[in-house]
Amino acid sequence: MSIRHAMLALLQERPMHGYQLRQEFESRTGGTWPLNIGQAYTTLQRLERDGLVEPVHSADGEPERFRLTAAGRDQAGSWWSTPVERGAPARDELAIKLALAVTLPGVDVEEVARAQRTETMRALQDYARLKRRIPADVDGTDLAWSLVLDSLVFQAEAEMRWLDHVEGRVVARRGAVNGTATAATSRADAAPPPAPDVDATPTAARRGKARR
Amino acid sequence: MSIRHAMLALLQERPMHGYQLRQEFESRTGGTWPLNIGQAYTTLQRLERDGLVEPVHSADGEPERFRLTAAGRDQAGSWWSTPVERGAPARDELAIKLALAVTLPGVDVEEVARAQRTETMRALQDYARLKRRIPADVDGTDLAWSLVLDSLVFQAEAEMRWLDHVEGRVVARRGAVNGTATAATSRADAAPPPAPDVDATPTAARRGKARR
DNA sequence: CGACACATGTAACACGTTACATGATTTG
DNA sequence: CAAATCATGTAACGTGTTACATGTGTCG
Repeated sequence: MSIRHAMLALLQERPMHGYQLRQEFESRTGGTWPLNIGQAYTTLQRLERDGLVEPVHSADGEPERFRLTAAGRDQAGSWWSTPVERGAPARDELAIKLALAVTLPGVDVEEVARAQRTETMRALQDYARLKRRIPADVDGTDLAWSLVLDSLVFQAEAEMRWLDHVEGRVVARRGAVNGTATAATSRADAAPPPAPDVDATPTAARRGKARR
Repeated sequence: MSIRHAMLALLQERPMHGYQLRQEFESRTGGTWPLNIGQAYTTLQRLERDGLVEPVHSADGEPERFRLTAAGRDQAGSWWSTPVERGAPARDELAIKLALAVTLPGVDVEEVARAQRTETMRALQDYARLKRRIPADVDGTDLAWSLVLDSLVFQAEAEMRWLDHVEGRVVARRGAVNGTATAATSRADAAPPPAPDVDATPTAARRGKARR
């Protein structure tokens, strides 16, 4: 439900053809979410079929643009005024994976968490690198891309904290199971992760943890 | 790529039939990600086609179960050892939406952010309510579900912080545009997060804020 | 009996991905 | 001229959703 809406949103600005839509979309998101061109056309077809856009006939051999219909403007408007759903059916692959890991025998949860931490740290470093390329005096597009990057950073940092949290819970539980009903406590931790530590990143996820 | 893997993971424990797979999956994730039964069967078909599972013939009229083949065990194993990708093509609907909002005329970014904040707060309250239902002495399944919930909370909190951040940037920019060419000024908040508290339980979002 | 849980499927559709085919125009 | 960019599409496939059809067994 997203590219469809993104295309409606872009067409609010001015009529465009498929190729333009892709370019505008990608430039505003800095290349996160590369929009494959095939989909742009099939989505345009569906939008036309649903009466949300209509072709604008341009002179000579110019590529045909599409403009929003009244219904299209409505849809776009209601997209803006409706928040992205954050509710019950929350599908998060990582969370599911770790949840399964803790319930299945023969799966080393801490190892899984450790590997994920490494991957997430790597991503954070990528984000930091990309961030350095954004000019100081942002124009509209730079601001957009910068905010998307920040979003990724915020999420990745939350993920790091959650992974800490998971390890804490798992260690605590293992202690409780081994030591007869000895609630919690247990030793600091098994293996303090590699901790590559991001340099000039916002709040470079501070590794270290002294939980418990 | 997720339900497929989840099903392989569950079959590591023991052979199951479609209906069981759904039940096990849903109980371990507390109902987040309700798995529609139709998909369970089509996915099982594909897994069988790909030689990752095979039917176990049971006596009488019992429902037929599936067990992992050697190839299936391999796939499951490599899923565990490969982290969830956190890379370039990061598709986050909310981030894209706000990014488009800041670049398009006639869209009230702050209103969009405000509406989203309300929705996310609502979700946080739901999570808190669900959390209260989890017994204190967790068994494996409770722990799994509890961790999934925590993940949702961590993410929602990160989202709240990001929304604050977005509003900060937008307000700063509006000031810079209005106030004649006053560049620089609040470049300060270009560096993100307040970096929250990681205690054993994610903080039930402290709202309050005196934005504006 | 009727409702409900168990159990297995099919059909139609939306969305997204990769890959391919086809041409026009621009530019080194 | 060759290569890149502009521009438009189609095909096949995977994945996920909703909805429907069909039966068995159990329990109040």
